[in-house]
Amino acid sequence: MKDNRSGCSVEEAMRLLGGRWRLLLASYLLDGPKRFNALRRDIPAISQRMLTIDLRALEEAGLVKRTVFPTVPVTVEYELTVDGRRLEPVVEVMKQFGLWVKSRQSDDSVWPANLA
Amino acid sequence: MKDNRSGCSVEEAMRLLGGRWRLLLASYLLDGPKRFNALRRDIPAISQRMLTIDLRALEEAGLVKRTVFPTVPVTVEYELTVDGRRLEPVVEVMKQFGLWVKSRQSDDSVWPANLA
DNA sequence: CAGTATCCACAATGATACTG
DNA sequence: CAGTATCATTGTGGATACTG
Repeated sequence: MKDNRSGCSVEEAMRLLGGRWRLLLASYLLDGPKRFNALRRDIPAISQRMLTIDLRALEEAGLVKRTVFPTVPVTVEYELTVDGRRLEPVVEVMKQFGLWVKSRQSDDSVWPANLA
Repeated sequence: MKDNRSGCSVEEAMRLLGGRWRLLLASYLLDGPKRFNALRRDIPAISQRMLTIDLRALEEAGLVKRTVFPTVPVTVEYELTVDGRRLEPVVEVMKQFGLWVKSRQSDDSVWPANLA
C-alpha cells in the first residue's frame, strides 16, 4: 500500500460518491430493488429533486440500473448493478466509521439498530 | 427542510469526511507526522486556506493532533491520533474504489464519456 | 513557516409548483 | 407515481494580500 500515492484515486472516488446522499442511497439499494417513492420514504429528508439527480448520476456511472414499467401510472425501479455492488464495502466502512463517530459524540453507547 | 434529527451513520461519516480533501489528507498522514508545507507539497492543488480549514476540522474531530514547535519560525506538525487511525480502512476502501473507477474509465469498453 | 483576512465564483442542495 | 421547472439559499473551494 505504500506503492502508490493514493491521491487521485481517493479523490476520484469522492468525486463520484462525495455528495450528501449517494452512499446513503447505495446503502438502501443494497437491500434490493426499490421504487422511487420507496427511497423517498427511506430517506425522508431528501428532496424529490436531489433523489432524481443522484439516482441519475449513479445510473450514468453504471452503478444503478433504472427500469421503467409501463403501468398506469408508471412505476420505476432502481437497483444496483453488478458494478454497483462494489459499493457495498464502501458503504459498510462508512457506516462503521459513522457509528463510531456518533458513539463518541454522546457516551450513550446504545443506538437503535435501524439508524445504522 | 425536514430534519431527520437522528441522522444516519453513513451521513454522519460523510459530513465529517465528505469534502474534497479530508480523506486525501488522512491518506498522507497515514505515512506518519507531516508538517504544513510538506502536506502542501503532497497535494499541490490544495490552497493554503483549505489545508488549514480541513486540518483544523480533523483536529477538532480528534482525528489529528497538531503540535507547534516554538522554533523561529515556528514549525507545526500534524499527525493522526489513535482515533485518527480508524480512518485507515476508510481511506483504503476509497482508494480501491477510486482505482477501480479509474481503471474502468481507461477501459475503452462500453462507456459514456463523462461523469463529473 | 504557517498561518489569517477578505472577497468572490460556482457547485450543491433546498422549496415550491406543476405534469404526463 | 415519478418525475420537471424555476428560483432561492447554503456550502465549498479559490485568489490574493498580509503577518507574527
